[in-house]
Amino acid sequence: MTDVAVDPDRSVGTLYRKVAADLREAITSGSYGEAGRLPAEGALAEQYGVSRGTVRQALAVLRADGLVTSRRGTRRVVLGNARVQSFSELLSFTHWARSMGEEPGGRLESLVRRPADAAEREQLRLEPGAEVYVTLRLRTLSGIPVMVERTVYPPKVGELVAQLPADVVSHTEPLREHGILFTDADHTIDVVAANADDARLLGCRRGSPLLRERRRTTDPTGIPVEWSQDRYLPGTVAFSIHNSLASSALSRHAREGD
Amino acid sequence: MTDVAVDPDRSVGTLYRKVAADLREAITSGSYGEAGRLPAEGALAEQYGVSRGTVRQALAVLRADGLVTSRRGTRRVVLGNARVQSFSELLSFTHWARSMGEEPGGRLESLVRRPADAAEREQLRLEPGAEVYVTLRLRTLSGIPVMVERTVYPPKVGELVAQLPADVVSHTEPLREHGILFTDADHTIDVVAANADDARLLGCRRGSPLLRERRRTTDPTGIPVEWSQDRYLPGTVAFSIHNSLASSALSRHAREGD
DNA sequence: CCGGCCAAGTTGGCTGTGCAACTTCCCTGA
DNA sequence: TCAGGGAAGTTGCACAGCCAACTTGGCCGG
Repeated sequence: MTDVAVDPDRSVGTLYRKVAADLREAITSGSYGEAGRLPAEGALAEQYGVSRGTVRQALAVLRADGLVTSRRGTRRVVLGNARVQSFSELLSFTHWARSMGEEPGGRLESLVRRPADAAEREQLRLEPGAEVYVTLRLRTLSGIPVMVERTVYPPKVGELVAQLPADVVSHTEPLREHGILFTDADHTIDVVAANADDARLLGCRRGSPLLRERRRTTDPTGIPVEWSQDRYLPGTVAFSIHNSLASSALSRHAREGD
Repeated sequence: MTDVAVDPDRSVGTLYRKVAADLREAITSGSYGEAGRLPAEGALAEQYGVSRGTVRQALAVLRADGLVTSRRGTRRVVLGNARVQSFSELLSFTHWARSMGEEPGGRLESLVRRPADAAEREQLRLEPGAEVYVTLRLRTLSGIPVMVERTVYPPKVGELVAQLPADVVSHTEPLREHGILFTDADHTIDVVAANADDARLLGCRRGSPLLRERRRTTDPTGIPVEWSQDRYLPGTVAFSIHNSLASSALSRHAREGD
């Protein structure tokens, strides 16, 4: 219990994560060059004193992150210095801002408890008649507004959120301490026009375009714990995704309904 | 050689892909129910007559697609009926449109060959003085314009593109037949204002918002083969991504520069 | 000089084994 | 009735080995 998790990769006691972390650092620091070739799996296995299977597991992580290619018959090639964020940096505005060295801020505009509508029951997998907690927050970077966040929580989670002080910055952290875990998320990204609330909070005109990210998050057991809709001012953020023939979790949809 | 590749998953002759395809179908058809629990790895292994390792490999595919959870100590749980698209559906507007049953169209507005600027050399990893081929295309769904596509090709690829007839619908298909393969892509999604060309082609006002997807694609050897910038009319498309604590290839960036 | 063949190197795929970590559920005892 | 302990079940992690498929580069012959 003495050492705190500074580098989540390396601190976790599994071999393949340590190897992956070490290789990632070697790659991003340029040890193998841009478009350079990695040592063979066997060589790496000997170098790290692990089995080839473990090396392969580590390399699978890097491949999924888009750092290296992988094809039969030839050595792996360095693709780029892709800086992939951890899952928590993606889910938590606070984590994300801090990891960039920016000062995150937030203000809770409203928190209401009301019956869930059909869409919310669908997303959060609730039975008819269930209630939800809905929050509206303005989020700032170094004091300037960048995003409006509307989040719908199921009762179990909402009760905890409602008890948090209104000026708390991060919500995922206290939730985690209460045993609410976030492990899987589905994101949908598109453009939407600002409504009256958006315009007032963000200081833009009504109808002006915002980058919208809708996100449904579930816990390890597959139970939805959050359904959120974030609206960013244009020019403040962009979303990056890597995918490959081997694995792709990205998809492009025709927009239908809302 | 008799059976043609209808289902890419099942036709490929590897065991774990076949198992993955079979499980995917069972899940999406609801055999295990929403939020239902999958059989144990050992049971699946026996059922399919393969080793547990192969089953695990298959399940890793489904987990990456966001279909099932995965944690130590308990059975896997069905997450949702996530319909993940194949890589080619993501890269090729034509493939994507056809997979939705829509009729894709396109018009080549311009094709020029000129020296690459600094950003293009950076993206396509070209040496100073290299030339590139730049295309501007209007893409339509069932006749109505939805997207403007600006693509920059390195010389090797551009020469092939330049020889294609101007009215060809798909470009990835003929390129593949010439040995140009697409295997990895980095996507960045944000909002941008329409310039004069965008407005004229898409029939919107200058300055009105467009959903922009920038994409750099590389071949199996890691060599960039395409750098494209697609601008969609709002309301026509949305992008979906799944990620989890186990693997995330998504990231959120502060926008800097262009 | 060029083309094709061949051997060496390398990754993909599959099996089998063993153990550790964790969850779930039942049963016991207070 | 409820809390706690423990056993069974399940997945994660690691090792070792074997073969197939594929790429690369060099050698040889024309």
